[in-house]
Amino acid sequence: MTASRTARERVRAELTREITDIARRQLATEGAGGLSLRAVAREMGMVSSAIYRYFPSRDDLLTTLIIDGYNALGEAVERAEATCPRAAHRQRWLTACHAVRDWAVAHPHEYALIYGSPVPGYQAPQDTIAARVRDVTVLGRIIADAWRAGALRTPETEAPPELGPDSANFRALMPEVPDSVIWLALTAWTTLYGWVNFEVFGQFNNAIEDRGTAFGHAMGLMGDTMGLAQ
Amino acid sequence: MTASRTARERVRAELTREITDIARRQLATEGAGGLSLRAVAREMGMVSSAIYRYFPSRDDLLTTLIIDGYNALGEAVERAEATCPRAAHRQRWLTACHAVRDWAVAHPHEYALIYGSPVPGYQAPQDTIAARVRDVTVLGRIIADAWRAGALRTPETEAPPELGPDSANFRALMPEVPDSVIWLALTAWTTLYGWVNFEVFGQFNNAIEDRGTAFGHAMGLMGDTMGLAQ
DNA sequence: CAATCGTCAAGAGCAGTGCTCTCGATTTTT
DNA sequence: AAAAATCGAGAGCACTGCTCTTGACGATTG
Repeated sequence: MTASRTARERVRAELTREITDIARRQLATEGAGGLSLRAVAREMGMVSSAIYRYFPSRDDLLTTLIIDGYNALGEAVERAEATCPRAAHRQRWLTACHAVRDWAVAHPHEYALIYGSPVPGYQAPQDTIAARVRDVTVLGRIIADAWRAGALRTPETEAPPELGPDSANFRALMPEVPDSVIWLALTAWTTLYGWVNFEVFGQFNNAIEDRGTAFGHAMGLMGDTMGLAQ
Repeated sequence: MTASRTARERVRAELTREITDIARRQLATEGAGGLSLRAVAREMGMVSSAIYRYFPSRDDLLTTLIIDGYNALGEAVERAEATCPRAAHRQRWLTACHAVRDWAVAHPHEYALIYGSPVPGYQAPQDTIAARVRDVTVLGRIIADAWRAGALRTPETEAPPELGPDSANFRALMPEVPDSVIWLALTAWTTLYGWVNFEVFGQFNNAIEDRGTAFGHAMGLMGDTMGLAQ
């Protein structure tokens, strides 16, 4: 059923794909704000108004790119982590971290789109939430597995009881894990993306050169903090 | 010498200030991408081209706003931290962290300007680097003071020797502090801004409600990791 | 098979943007 | 008082997202 619909539908799907491809290339060179429907149309040899047959607005095109970005990042993390032995929790953590960083460095503008400052005037629709949790799902599973295997330590500081309801929001990601460990994991998660933000957004320029090594060391420190045993 | 120059220079200084004020207000409501020279001019009752007498381009206006933002954030952190007893290193750390977060939450668009994804096509000039280190200077001083006072522990994991040159870049901020502690402090610093990024950019929506408590707990955990005693 | 209906690209046009240039008027300097 | 520097206004250029209309093509049904 996927092979042949009418010729019209096939060319429509093809053109839609071509638009997103060109838009993604433009995004990579110009950034989100520089994404221009007219430029996409120009590159396709179409007139600008024709694009609106395929995407009702610039924001809709952006939304597609955002969802694609979430999926690309999530898939990269999933694939990388899948190569690790299940019991090697620390290796899984470090591998997943590096996968996030590698993808972000390779696709800085797409990363900025999904983890950077929100595009002004653009409100991400609900369609994105399904794709946007793929990466954190992997990270959560690593923590949950490590906890079950007794490969995590309990932090000395208990989580404040007021955070109980918020802790519950993450229990789906990390079942059976106690609150104190959840918040430590969230802190490590924050460190991961904080670092990648800093690196991708240029905050490390003229400050840190050997960024791969530094990143690995920092993620290792957070692994130590969680007591993540090999 | 500052009171009276020519009348022309005084009105010029006043108009320049009025432009930046209006631009800052517009930035707060519309975001960086929505900052429009024509709208500023309109609000001032001027014609758009007249703005260019004061700022040669939109990017130059943005640059002043960025420098102002760095200074405002830096000053907020400095003032908050200055109220703490010098010997209360942990309190100083937590206070400084909260100052960063409070300022960012109160001025989300200005924060996005200085710590978010870079504005497309805009390259921050060298003028900004003087103001942009004020906040991290405070944080570095806290770490350095704590280390001198013996209020920090040395992490079990040594920093990789390849990071020696990069460590040296931070020695000005944290003199006498050994490399392993420097990288732990940098990790904590990353956690701080990673968290604020997540919160300001909406990543915690529908996930964490009691964000002040959660933030304080996370920063406390990083204090624990550094062994930051009372 | 032929007529109709839906889809499509094209073009003109609107309101907005950053930015440049010229032209008088005003103010400062000589 | 004359010369020079500065300034606001206006027109205009190239660009943007987006809308509406027009005419042609393809698919579907009578």
